[in-house]
Amino acid sequence: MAQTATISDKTIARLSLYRRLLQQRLAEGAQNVFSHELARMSGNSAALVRRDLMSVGGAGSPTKGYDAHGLAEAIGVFLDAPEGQNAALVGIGNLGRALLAYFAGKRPRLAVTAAFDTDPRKTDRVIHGCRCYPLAEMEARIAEHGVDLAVLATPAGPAQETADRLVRAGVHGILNFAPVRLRAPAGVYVEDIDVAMALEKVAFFARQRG
Amino acid sequence: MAQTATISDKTIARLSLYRRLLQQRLAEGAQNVFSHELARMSGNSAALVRRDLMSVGGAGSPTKGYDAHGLAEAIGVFLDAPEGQNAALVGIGNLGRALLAYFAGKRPRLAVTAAFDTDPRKTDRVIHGCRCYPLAEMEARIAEHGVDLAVLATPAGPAQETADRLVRAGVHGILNFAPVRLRAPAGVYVEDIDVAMALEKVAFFARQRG
DNA sequence: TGTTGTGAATCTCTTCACAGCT
DNA sequence: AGCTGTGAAGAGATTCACAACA
Repeated sequence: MAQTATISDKTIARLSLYRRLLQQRLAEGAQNVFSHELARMSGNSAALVRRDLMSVGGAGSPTKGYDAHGLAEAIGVFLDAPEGQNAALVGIGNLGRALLAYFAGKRPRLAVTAAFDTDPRKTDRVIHGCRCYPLAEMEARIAEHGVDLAVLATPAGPAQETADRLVRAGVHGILNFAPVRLRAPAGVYVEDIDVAMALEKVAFFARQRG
Repeated sequence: MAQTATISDKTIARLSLYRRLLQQRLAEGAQNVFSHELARMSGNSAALVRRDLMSVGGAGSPTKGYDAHGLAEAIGVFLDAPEGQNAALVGIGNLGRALLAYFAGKRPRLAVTAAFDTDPRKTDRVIHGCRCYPLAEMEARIAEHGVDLAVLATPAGPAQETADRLVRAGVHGILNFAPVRLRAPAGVYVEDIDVAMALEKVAFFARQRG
């Protein structure tokens, strides 16, 4: 962690995307990749791809482009916690279950290891490798699992209260799917995914050409 | 549709958010609202809120602020299609069902009216007011329902192919939840919601203070 | 020749600051 | 006294353009 040259929010997101594209590419048997290829695959410009890769000290060759495996590795060194990170999920509804399926076994260094719900019919079992507990045990289980971040998939009503509990329990980041703007202290990173908003945005721009 | 002064992507998203906050506010019995209140509720600055509201010709009063009902109405005039818009959902898995519950009956002018899946056990029924059809009927039902935009909640594999079919069927906007970068012609607006990417972003920033 | 790495230019979005209004 | 509407400044992100290189 030498030079964290205040790397941008958006660059982090794109690096994550590039890594996934590189893995796809590796699975297809490719050895190396050019910035313009990553650009086409990701929907960005080649210049932007190259600038993003500078953040991870991307050493590409003018003739060969970037070594796909080495680059994916370098992005991992940059993005992932060496010791790994555990996440919790709150709200085991349809969305919660979809998210568990989504995250299961994707990244060795980032796993959703504990899920919580108030409904006893949804707890005390394992879904996609994730243990489900009663919400009442949240604080204890978060400590037990060493959870560092959480995915909030509750209804809007209890979202803020739940977020407060998560923060008090020691969580430093929240991915929020509840249609509510969360208030959190400065030391906690909150990312809102607002599907209703997103749908309205698509509807608006879809309309812009009858 | 007189002066569409090329209004920004982000402003559209925030307008949608402001409307929801205004409705919340109205439900609490408030008559008017100040820019700094919307700012606090939305997590933006007051100046940004005022600038966004200029897009909808927001006429606020220096003493009373904005009329909450009138402003919500004005945003609706701006965002919503007067004749309404219908959306389709493809992929009736956990995520798809969660999204149906999410969108059901929220906006009178924007409804998900048709859902599709290849699995016959999931079709020929009604979920949250939305009819579910076999995927084979997609083109016909999209025409029948006058669908203008679609929510893509399939696995990654068939996502691009499904998007192509949607576009050929006349869809102008796609909200994509599959972890794939969609390629679409210029006339189609695509919004990607990449949950894996979002989780990695939160994990990264959560780590930034041990 | 075709690509990387990167300074400089450009474009876009946000905030500042204040005149005008009630 | 306090707020809105907005021109102008500022910050940030992206693209341009080209030197260096294999």
